[in-house]
Amino acid sequence: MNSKADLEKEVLMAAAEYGINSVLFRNAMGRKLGLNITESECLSLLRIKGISNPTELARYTGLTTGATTTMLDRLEKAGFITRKHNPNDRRRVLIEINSEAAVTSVSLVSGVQKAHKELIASYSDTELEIIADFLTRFTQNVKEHTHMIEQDLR
Amino acid sequence: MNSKADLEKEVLMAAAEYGINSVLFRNAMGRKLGLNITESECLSLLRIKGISNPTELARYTGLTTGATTTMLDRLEKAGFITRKHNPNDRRRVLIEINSEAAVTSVSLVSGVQKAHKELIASYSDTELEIIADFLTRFTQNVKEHTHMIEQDLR
DNA sequence: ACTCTATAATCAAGTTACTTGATAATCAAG
DNA sequence: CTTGATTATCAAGTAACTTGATTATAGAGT
Repeated sequence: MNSKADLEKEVLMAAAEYGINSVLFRNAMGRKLGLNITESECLSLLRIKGISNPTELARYTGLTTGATTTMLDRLEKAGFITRKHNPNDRRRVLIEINSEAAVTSVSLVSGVQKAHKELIASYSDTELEIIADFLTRFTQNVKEHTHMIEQDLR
Repeated sequence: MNSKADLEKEVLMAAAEYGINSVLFRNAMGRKLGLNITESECLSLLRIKGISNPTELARYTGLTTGATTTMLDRLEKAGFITRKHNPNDRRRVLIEINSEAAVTSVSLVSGVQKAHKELIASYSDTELEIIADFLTRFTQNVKEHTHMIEQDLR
């Protein structure tokens, strides 16, 4: 018999657990590919977004832009990414994840992605709507508070 | 009008978005507290678990145990954590997050925690059960595949 | 068209944090 | 009570990061 309060706690804990295990997964994969933590984080973002740029990656990894440049040098040399010119703004650089690298790392990711897809497919439309709504709102909270902290930093 | 396939994709994307924004939040908070990335990650785990040990923190941060020792030295010196002896095993050390440090960092976290709790409270029991179930199973996928990758590393 | 300011990425020098391998202490099994 | 495994630490060498300057480009205002 679960009270509402118990359920609420359970959801909060489950969300935290997910965060913890995402980090552990990223670490395991990074170690497998011979990458350090920041390189792993960088590729994590690129695997989701496909394409990015040094500024965004600096923000995501928490590095300075200087450190990001040398990190991207390493990833480029190792064949994980490619730098391309941004045709709309010649100051900017586009960072693409290489398809071969994507294949290697995605082959590690594909297993869990497949499992996720199967899990999701097992829910009804109504349930999926509830889940999507929750995740979106939950993420929105995180976004807003990140913004507040960053504002406060200036 | 959303097809089931669209909904499934939406959930998958929303989960990824949550992961991305958790990282950005952690970075913002770390910068606010004058911590580097690994120190921030360490405190993130301690804020959830309250108490841990060097081995677990090494795994979580992706550091070697050597690097973990010096990182904990820094966090201890800065007053964020305390080392205590494990009474059950004298080789082991317990790492506790300091209440003052918890207060400082929790005051940053408390805002988003409060928002999360309010959000969660706005759902019905039935909805919360669906959400908790989904998050737990989703996390289980991640755990299993982390384990597979780690097995494969030996 | 032409400054001026802002932004993007890079680079070079100095600093910090990490890895590796060794060591000490303790535990648990035989 | 010996042996092998585990936990944390330490010391030396290496790798990655920060800071501040530099180059190139963009966009706004005159």
